[in-house]
Amino acid sequence: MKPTISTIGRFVDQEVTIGAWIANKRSSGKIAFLQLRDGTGFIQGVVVKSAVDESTFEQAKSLPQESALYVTGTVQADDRAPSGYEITVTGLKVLHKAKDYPITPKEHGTEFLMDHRHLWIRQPRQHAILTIRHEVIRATYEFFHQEGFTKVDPPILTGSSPEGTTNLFHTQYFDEDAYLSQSGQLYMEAAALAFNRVFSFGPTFRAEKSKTRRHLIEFWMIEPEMAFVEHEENLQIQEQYVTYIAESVLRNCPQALAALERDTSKLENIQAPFPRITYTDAVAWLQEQGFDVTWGDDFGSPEETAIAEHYSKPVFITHYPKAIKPFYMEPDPENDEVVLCADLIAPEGYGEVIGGSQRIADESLLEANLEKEGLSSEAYAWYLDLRRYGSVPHSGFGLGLERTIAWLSGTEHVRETIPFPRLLNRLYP
RNA sequence: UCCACAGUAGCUCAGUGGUAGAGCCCUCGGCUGUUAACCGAGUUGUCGCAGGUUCGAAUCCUGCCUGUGGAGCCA
Repeated sequence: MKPTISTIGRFVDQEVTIGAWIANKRSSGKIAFLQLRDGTGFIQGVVVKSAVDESTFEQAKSLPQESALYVTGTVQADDRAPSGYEITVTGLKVLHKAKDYPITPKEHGTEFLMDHRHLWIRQPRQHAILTIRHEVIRATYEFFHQEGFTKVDPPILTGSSPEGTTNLFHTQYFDEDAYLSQSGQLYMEAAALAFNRVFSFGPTFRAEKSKTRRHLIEFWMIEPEMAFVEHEENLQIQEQYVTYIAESVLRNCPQALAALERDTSKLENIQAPFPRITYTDAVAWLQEQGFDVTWGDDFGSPEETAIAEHYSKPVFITHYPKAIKPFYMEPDPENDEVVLCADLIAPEGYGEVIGGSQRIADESLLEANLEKEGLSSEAYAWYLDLRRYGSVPHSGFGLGLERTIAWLSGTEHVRETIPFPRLLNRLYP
């Protein structure tokens, strides 16, 4: 492979040529420092006036920010460099001279940066976050492959709402109404009965007018579903999975974490098993803390955050009341008022990163729940079929990719964890 | 949908009733180890929009628009 900034350490004392952009530059009368980036990393090119011809030095001094060029020079190990290496430049070939690059070295506001998201992703901080995104995705495939899961892709265009509660994006499917998927779960249940252990990874859409640092209109979800797996084992797989991606990020993204100044002790803490609290105990604890909640209420964001702050690890809140959870969740055999479900709440206020449950295996119970929700059993006929032909206990969960990345990378807002976020009033670029 | 805050140069902001400002960016000059480099000079305005109060409004009032943070909803 030809040299890149990320592999430059293999070329110490050799002359290399790399394609790069000018991230920034500083110069004095007889020396110029080019902050170079090539998409794989950042390195400083040092241009010494006495060591190159006149035109090369003048060019180096006059290159505007984000100009593109081929840089030829000798790789030097240097303790003064953040990455440990520098390039002593011997020649430059300018490919494109940029003009008035909008993102200057000073501060910018959110709206301006979001309007220039196509350029913003070049900046070190954004580059680091998206590097961690890649690692989470890579580790996800690796984990589920190792654990014997098959990746199955549910459809994105659907004819009906799986849960009927959240707002869906409406579109046309020739002469029919169609909606963009808000979850592939029901299809993944079908897949689990065909492949045993399956996972999906794809975009999902919520037409909610949410305006918080935890919400995107379009976001990516990982939805595993497992046949012959009950509530307890479901939680264990979630713990192992989350532990695995945290360890992978720690091991494989040290530079990105350093660039983000992430407190890595917080990530080292993410080790299975995770603490658990039942909904009922959580309500009692919240009441002690002075929260105005009664049994049967769903928790709001402040309640979730308070519970999460009580632990140094992510925490499972289990056994929610049946009435505030979707129709497909299996009732607890020991208490018919609650279901075998769990939400995983991340520490540091990042909120719910996983929602999961054991699914109802009994056809008549599922049919009764559909009716209670006012959902037509015709639209769900195929879903009921799964309870007619070899129904088994099965469980699954959904992990929100962007919230997980925000948490692991220590990013305040999920909009920076996806290359081109879709937010309320934000469809450009 | 609701609550709070904000909108002044390309960008980030100061200016709270009396002549429109600074830094960055850009241009020119200086500087051999800079790290958001630094020093000097120069260019840059529909003060979000509409109406009102006032001798006089970027500044006070009303409405609207846009953005940011949060709530609800959820991952």
